[in-house]
Amino acid sequence: MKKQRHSIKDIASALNVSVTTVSFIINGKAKEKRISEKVTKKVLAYIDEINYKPNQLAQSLRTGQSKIIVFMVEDISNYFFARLARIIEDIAYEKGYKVLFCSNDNEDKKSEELIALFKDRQVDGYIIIPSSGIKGTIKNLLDENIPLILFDRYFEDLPTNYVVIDNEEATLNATNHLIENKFKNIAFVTTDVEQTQMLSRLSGYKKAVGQKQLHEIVLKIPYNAKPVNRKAIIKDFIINNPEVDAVFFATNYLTQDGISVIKEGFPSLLSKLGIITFDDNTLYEIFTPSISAVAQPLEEICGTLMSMMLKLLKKKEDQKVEKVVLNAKLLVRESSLPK
Amino acid sequence: MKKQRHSIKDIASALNVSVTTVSFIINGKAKEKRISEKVTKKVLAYIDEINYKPNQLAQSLRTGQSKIIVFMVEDISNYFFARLARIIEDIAYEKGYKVLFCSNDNEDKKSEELIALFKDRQVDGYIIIPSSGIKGTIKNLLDENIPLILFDRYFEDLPTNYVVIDNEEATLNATNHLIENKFKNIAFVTTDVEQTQMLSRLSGYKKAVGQKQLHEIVLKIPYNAKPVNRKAIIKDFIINNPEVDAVFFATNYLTQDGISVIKEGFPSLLSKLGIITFDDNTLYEIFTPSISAVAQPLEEICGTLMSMMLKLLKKKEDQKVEKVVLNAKLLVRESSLPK
DNA sequence: CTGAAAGCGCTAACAA
DNA sequence: TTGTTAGCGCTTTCAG
Repeated sequence: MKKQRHSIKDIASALNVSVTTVSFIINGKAKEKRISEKVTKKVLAYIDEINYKPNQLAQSLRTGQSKIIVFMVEDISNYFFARLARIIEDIAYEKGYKVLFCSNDNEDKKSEELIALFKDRQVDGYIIIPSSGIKGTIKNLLDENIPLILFDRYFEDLPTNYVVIDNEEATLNATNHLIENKFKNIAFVTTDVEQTQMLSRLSGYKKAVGQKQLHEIVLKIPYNAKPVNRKAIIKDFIINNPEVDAVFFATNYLTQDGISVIKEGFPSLLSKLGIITFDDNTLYEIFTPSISAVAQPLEEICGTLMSMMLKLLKKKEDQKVEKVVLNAKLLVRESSLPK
Repeated sequence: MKKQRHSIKDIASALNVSVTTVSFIINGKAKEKRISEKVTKKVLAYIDEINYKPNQLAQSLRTGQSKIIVFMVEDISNYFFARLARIIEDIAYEKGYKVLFCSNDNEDKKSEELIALFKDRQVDGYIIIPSSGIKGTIKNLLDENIPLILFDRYFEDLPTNYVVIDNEEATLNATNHLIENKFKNIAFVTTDVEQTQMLSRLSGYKKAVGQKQLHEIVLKIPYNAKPVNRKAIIKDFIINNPEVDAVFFATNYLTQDGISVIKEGFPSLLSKLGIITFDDNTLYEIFTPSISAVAQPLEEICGTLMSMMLKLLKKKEDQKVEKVVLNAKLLVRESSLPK
């Protein structure tokens, strides 16, 4: 009762036709190659009967197409990336592609190793959140004309396809929202990495407070600091800046650190401070207070990424570079209301 | 400046040796096949020089090994699964395997489609959280002697490798913890699906309350209910069971629904009710109150899964079925302390 | 110790 | 309209 794999040759010999005929029929080229209806039907019926499935591997070897795309993010266990991954997965499978997910931890070395690994595997396309130092590797992919889309951030001076959100606009709006709600001393907690998206977020904040002539109160936390250290830094910051009445966390893990510090060290602040975070999480909705968040349009991002990718996958030539900028949405919850 | 792919043949002809020799050397069989040191070195040096990487696809076609394993969960965007995925990813890549993640939404049809898809791709092994109706499909894989490990849940009467946690023990302990903290009317909110893990959780709860002669107060929510409906059901439940002083949520999305309902409809309850949830989330720690949780040992689960998988991948014959049961850990936080 | 050659399953140019 | 055949790049048996 072992299920045995059938090959195209088996089919051909069983039906007394040639493998070519079978191959054409399987690949839907029956019409084009003008194979008789009768033969086509016979072959199709037989294929169905024995439940034949072409060996993808052989197909890939022959065509050079693996029907696999890579989706590389910082950390797949991070809520934001996991959500994206799920949506990408659904679209890809529907289109006959499989997705290899991987995490680069925002490290150049890891990113490069992973990309090298995938190149040996003839992956068809890459959707990547680049770590900051892999411009060279990305450029190589580009030079080799491999379908590639960056997202979340990109390299200013490299003509790549990318999908990002308007980070500056998003923080500008969110900061203005805080200002409208009468917060006067709004702190902005971010990291010290020079990633385009983080820089834009910072500049949106600066623009907003600048326009209203408020103080800039910025805390840059070293990217490589461990959670404990990050928390210590935030704690000091709170102690040293008692005038702060609202905090804008520029990315989700900083929000976690921040709330944790406040909860442990200054519990009364939790209801007094204005809080906004970048990137939503379903749990923020049921926090006490519920946390206002700048939410990236996940579906839209993934939809755009995949439709661009599929386009790239189709015709390899004369592609124009596409740069897409989407808008984030401010979800106003309790934490940013006037106190 | 195009990077061209080198083949084993190129190497052979460039060095005036045969492809066989090169192949043997590449595969570390130089010694075994007693190829001269000199040739070996020469080949190795050249390979290094041109940065040759074997074509995995061709290798796979020939050997039947794709070096890819499948990791199928309910929903990769779910915190628990995303965390697992990340750990699995790290181990797999280190061992030279790549991981295809996918989500079956706990649907049989989807699971079956996915498995069929992967079989055409000669995936080397499967790590699966099975949806309840795919026993047949799983059995097929088993019959074909394909490396397979189930986890989170399994089929009682199918001799498969699996890794699960002791769900009954975990809820028993956690319920006892509530009882020790003087909660008298502990409700257990679960789903109506007959999955082994959910049933065990329920029975652990029942055992605990039974031993102390407390009332069983169980709410089973239809698995397919939409969030809105789940919330409505929970709301009714709270209204109709005013005596309840503690709630044990059997899985993480129910916790979210539950807290959401409490927050919206009965905010004062949030600090009065004892709460425990199954499956941890980093954010529970910074909730107000922080939420006590039964945490599954993620690292241990993944470590076990992968070491079992690697063992299966190595020697295909005479494998004993391995059943591993690990222990969960109760993380006591504010929500389950005496009120 | 090394090489020739078959063949994994499929596609597609070329023949018939 | 259909068949023959040459590979894709690699592994491995068998023969030197």
